Amino acid sequence: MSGPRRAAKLPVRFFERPADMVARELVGLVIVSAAGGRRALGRIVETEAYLGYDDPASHGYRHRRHAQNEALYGPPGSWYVYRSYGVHWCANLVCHAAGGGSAVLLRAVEPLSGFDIMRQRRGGIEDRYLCAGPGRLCQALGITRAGLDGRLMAQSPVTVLRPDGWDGAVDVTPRIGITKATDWPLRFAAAGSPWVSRWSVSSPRGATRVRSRG
DNA sequence: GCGCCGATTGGCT
DNA sequence: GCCAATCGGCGCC
Repeated sequence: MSGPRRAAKLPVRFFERPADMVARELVGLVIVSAAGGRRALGRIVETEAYLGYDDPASHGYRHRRHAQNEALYGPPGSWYVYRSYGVHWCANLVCHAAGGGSAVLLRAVEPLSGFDIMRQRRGGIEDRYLCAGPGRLCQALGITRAGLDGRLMAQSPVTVLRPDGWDGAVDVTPRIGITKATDWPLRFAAAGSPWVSRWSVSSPRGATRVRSRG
């Protein structure tokens, strides 16, 4: 039940870049939640980039703005948490330029510690499904709008750290569950990870594999 | 004003 | 594989 040996905080400038670049580099990093006074920790294994006003699948498409997505236009490195299908919470990190409406959706996490609280929050489901999906990981980590939405990551109960010692390959595929821009290669997943939300994603050209860094 | 739909999930007609 | 849950935004009349 131990986390990474050493981990560094992410500077705000990490998020001051295009969402696809941020999304790719978030894979392999560690998310730490202290929400609800309980600690839970995991490795991010799947993300998706939403590019903002130019991206038909983005909540920020054509600068669309309303009460529920204000945080999407906040500063890079802040949380945008929205309700999906009126039921689930989904967590994004705002990136690129402030006001651009672009963000990275966290889609799956490999649980590392805090299994007790995660299992409790997820109703005793199999461990494989604890954080395998954007709504599931939010439930497991205790993420809701409260305390996160619109707040800088560093000033919230949930933060992302860069650990030493992870240099896995990352698969690039089309995004999941959307109806617009369905062929854009903006989903990033840790290659071979059993913790992602889906094992295979249909794509005309299939997944492209890249190195996460280096 | 009304009906439809979604960056999802879980249960089962 | 199909569908309900659940709700705010948006398209359309």
